[in-house]
Amino acid sequence: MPQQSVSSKEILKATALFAALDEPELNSLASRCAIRPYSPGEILFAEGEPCQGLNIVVSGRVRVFKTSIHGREQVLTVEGPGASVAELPVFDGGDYPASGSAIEKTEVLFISRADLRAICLEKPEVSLKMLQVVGKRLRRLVGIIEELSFTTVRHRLISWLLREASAEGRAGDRGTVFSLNASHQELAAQIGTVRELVSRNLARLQAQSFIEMNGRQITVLDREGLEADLASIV
Amino acid sequence: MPQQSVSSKEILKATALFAALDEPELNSLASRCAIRPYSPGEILFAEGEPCQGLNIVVSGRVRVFKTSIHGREQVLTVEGPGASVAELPVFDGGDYPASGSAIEKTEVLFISRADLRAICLEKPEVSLKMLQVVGKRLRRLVGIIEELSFTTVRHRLISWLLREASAEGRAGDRGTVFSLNASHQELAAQIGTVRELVSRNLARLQAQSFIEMNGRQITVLDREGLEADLASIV
DNA sequence: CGACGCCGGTGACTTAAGTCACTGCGTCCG
DNA sequence: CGGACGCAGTGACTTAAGTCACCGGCGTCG
Repeated sequence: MPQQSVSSKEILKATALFAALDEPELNSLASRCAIRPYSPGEILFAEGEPCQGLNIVVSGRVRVFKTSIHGREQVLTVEGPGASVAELPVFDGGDYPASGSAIEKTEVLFISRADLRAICLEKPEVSLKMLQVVGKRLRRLVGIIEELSFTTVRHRLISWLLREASAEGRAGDRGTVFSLNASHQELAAQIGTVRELVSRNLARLQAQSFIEMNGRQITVLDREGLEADLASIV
Repeated sequence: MPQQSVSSKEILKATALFAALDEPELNSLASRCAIRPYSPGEILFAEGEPCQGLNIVVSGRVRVFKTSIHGREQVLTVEGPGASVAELPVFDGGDYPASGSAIEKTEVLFISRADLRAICLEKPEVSLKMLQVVGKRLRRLVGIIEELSFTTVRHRLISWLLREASAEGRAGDRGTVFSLNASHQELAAQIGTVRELVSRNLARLQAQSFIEMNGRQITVLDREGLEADLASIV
């Protein structure tokens, strides 16, 4: 128990959300929250369930997604260490609007609704920080809506590639190189389409010499070309 | 000036957001916020502009929307009296992610970022309320994403009709009756498509005897049928 | 009054998106 | 070792979505 409390505290301290708390407050909060481990693919919470509390990703990655009746999925966000997941229903008291699952082996810090509300009332700075975090999330959702409403699968795929390249890519001799760490199926869920279209569009981008694929390795050969494509096709 | 302050105070009092404030606080806030009038179609704020503060709708209606390069619009939300508009960028400091315009003749109460932050720090309850409001907004956006990603225009149109009927409809002798207070163009923007498809799908629903149209009057003849349609087609 | 602009309706067409079915390739495991 | 399974590639097809063009109606305003 003492060991877990200590490590929980360290994590809380490193989370932007609770930067405003002082030592005793951190201790008190840490003693009341639990670390939960999840295996790849395991569900943290499911759409429609009543919300219990806030999750903070310690290690691994969590994806939040909606599922259609036909089994198609739309990913809303993927969160890594330090990020919080499912902040919103904590405050409006409703059910989870989407499901969350672990992508990899993941550890999550869980804070109950009641504890969180208490902290927010005591420390208004925490609320403001929370509003800031939720604001970011709203922006992302609006971005998804914009893409779904106005653009094509090709466009979304290109955006995804460029985003990934600038986030994960290393400079190679022929362009930016990065490794595809998601299946076509997963990529499809993230950009809101189906596996086949991802496969076809990737093939087409390669045929047009915009990118090159070697297994899970992707090289962006012509970044300007891709960006120009975005601007023209939209 | 005194007159305006008084009316501002009354409005603030009636807004859920500020229910926790006491008399002197309301007075102080009211004295610092301005009422702004807008004509139909007038822009309150535009996408990409830096955010100045929070708007609260006093009378009329405000619509928040994204615009594509081709001029197509996607409505994110329509807010009536008592609702706040554009809360989010106030807290994360970024630009407006979408534009807002008045649908009708509209009056809006404007509170500056600085004033709002001050209130939130003083009165933690206001922050919590704010989080609750933002939570609702997030839910709506997730709902839009779900519909755009998983469903057809027909589906979205039916959902819209059913929503409108249950919100605005009066029981008639042959079904629920309500008046279409938006042009096909506007309806298209709200469900994420184009004018022609709205027109065609409405005509088809009428041909299938699900609804009946007489000018701007719409009668839902077969609510169960429409709901069944939603369930089966999706 | 006539012109213009906005709105709604529709036919004909193009194309993006999605579905179905089948193939081939690895790898993991019994 | 061989089968099962998950992942990827692709051809053929269907259909929803969107585009273009044109029509007619109705109101407003010069």
